[in-house]
Amino acid sequence: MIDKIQLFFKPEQRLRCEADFDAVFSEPLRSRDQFFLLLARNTNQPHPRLGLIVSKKKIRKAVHRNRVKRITRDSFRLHQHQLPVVDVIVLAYQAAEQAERLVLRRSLDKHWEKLKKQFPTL
RNA sequence: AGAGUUGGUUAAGCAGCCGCUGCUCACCGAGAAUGGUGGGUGGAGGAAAGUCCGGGCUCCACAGGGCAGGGUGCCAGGUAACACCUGGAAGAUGUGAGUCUAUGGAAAGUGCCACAGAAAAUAUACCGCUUCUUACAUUAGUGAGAGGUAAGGGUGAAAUGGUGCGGUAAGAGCGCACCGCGCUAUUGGUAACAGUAGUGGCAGGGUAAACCCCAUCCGGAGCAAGACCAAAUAGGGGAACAGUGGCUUAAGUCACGGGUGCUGCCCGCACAAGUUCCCGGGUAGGUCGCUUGAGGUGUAUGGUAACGUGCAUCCCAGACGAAUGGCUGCUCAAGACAGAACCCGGCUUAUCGACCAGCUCUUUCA
RNA sequence: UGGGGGAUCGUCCAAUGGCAGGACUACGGACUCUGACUCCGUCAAUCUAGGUUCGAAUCCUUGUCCCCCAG
Repeated sequence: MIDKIQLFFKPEQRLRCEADFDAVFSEPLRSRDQFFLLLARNTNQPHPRLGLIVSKKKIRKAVHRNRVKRITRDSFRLHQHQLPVVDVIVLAYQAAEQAERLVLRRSLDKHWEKLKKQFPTL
């Protein structure tokens, strides 16, 4: 199985300005568990985009914040072509600070599946 | 061998695949900025942390000096500077190697010292000790008065130099010896300080991380500093033009009309607008500041050391919704604390371990 | 990221370096036929770790947490 799809994660695949975030926050579809809360909304961009919110109050140490963001970003990168074209915001909860890496990845896999069901036609 | 102490180094490693990011090269496209693809190369720490000090840098203020406020505080040196470091002194502690110390001034002044105690700072006197006079009494002694003393006294964190001998009515640095303390001289040392000699006869408690005094240092703010480019909207300033007709080559001048609101229209009234262009400030956004620096490594040399100097060599993160990760396999001691955001020098705090070097103590063997 | 302020009973506030106090709450009692109000009493705290001092909530140092400001 040769994977010819390029699994990049470029700056234009990220949510960067406040207007983009506000647009998702206005009328999102939610998906949550103990580690993450995902907000998703349709977009007119050619590809899905990801925004991260990992607050200092939820996860105190900078090392752990970076770890959660890296895991989330990499999972998004690997799943981007199976996703519908949506803007997604991932909020991390306090339980993600001490969770194992594999546990976080399985949790994100479930979230991506759920998004596919919620946006079936796209 | 065990126990300890001081200083230093390191902060799991290897391979494959998929990614992120700075620089650079090649190709494609293009007027250019730049964009895309591919290759090469670099990519978190000893504390990056806390923001506790010091400096660079930037802007503001500023003739000079002082006050206020704040920091530092044994001595000398190092340094861009420091509250840091090095060496030394003194004191404390440990068998020792070592470790720790905000370690100037209390006869410049002010304040405070609860409770207890006679008394907490003024040469004071509660209980005592003791002399004289007097009353009582056989004496011992007791009471009163006038003195002399500070040896002893429960207390307290702290009590008016300590011990011994002499001395005395009782006592007392009252005298003497030793110790402590102060002063003077001298020797060593840059100095802090130490030694020696002489002398004074005790000067008078503690507290300066209480005010304070003395010496010395400090202008304020911080890269969200600051500089540049610069939409849309609102608003500021300036200029030009308003439509028609007459005179006039034209400019100009005269007459009429003209915008908005009050009413859909007219009259009337009120307001001074309208269009275009330019200028300045400046928001969103973007660019710079942004990493070559009190830099690293090696070597020589001066210095006890911190550190300095010379030469050679290297370029070693620079993001901005924010880069070091994910998957797989292997090895072992099974991986701690923890993530750059303008930069640097320190301090403090967190930390599984591993290794190296110096030194000390105890035991045993030679 | 930078700058500033704070932490005292369960809550809100006091406290010249000398026994940590008040109000509300909680609990117990009194008053009342009962409850409320009122009165009396009890319990309950100096963010952490060091240092200075005879003695620290207070002075100094360190760490933790909370709040505010700068887009």
